[in-house]
Amino acid sequence: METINGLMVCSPSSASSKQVAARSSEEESTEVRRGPWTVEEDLVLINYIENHGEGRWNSLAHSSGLKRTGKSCRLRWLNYLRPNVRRGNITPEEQLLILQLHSRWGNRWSKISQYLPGRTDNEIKNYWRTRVQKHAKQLRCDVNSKKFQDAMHYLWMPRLLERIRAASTGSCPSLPVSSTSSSNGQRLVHPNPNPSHLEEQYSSSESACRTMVSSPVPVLSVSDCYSFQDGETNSISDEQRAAVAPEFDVHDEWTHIATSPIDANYFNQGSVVDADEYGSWGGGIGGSFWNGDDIWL
DNA sequence: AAAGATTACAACCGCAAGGAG
DNA sequence: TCTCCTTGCGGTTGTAATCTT
Repeated sequence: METINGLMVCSPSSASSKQVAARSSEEESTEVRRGPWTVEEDLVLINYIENHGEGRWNSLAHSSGLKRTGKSCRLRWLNYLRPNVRRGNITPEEQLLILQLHSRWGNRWSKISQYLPGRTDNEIKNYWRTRVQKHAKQLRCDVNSKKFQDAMHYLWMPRLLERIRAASTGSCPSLPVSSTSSSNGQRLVHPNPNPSHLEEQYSSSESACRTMVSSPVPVLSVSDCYSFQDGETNSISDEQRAAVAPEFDVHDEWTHIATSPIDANYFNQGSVVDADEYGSWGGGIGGSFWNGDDIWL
């Protein structure tokens, strides 16, 4: 491995025989640049795709003169250079979608990304690994554990919904069933207008906040998420909360979260998490885990 | 201000599926 | 049917930027 212009350049002679064997023939004839793309390389790729279209990445890499693999060109284009790629902070709506979709499909990032136009599977994957898994680690549990799922469904999602609601006009954002909107006004439209694979529903009795329903996209309505088995919203009194989590101050942020309707439901339906454990989530992680912006992952 | 730790994200790797010949 | 090639996906790594001490 040698370095040219600050980039790692790998030639067949410097790689192991196993590596060379694994590589496609396109890489064997010439040295291949690796590492960060330069502006010049980006321009070459963009210009080439503008003139010839995307696809056939190996021949593109060769014909364009880029000393990159087809794979690398494809990745650079799809994850960075392609028009309409959205960058920047993941909005609360997007966070909620990701949580919902991941609970449904697991690590199928490409599928999840189809519901977040402009977001790449790589970006969603990175978001999950760096933010969500970090919090699971702080909770000392696995992201697939019930504890973490409960935290997600009964605390994070309602909190996200609260924030979405707060960002709206102040009323419950009754979003369209077939599409919804991100904070920047971009419509989030399912790629398939009538996907049969989404016809099954989450059971409302299983979780009040699993809002994936028969609509093409998850319904991001506060009323959906806050509805109860009896169809009414509810709230938990200070006395009730004190009975299950007496260690929390009524006025702190954590308690505010705990008193949201969805949490009341959580307690009312026979909590899977006892008061001690519940308390440890909020207070046991430096007290900041659920506070302020950190709640938004 | 400096060093170390942490975070965020771009990029790479291996594998599998699917298509063409 | 088989082989080769391309493409796409998910896991992992490297590193620049940022934060903390």
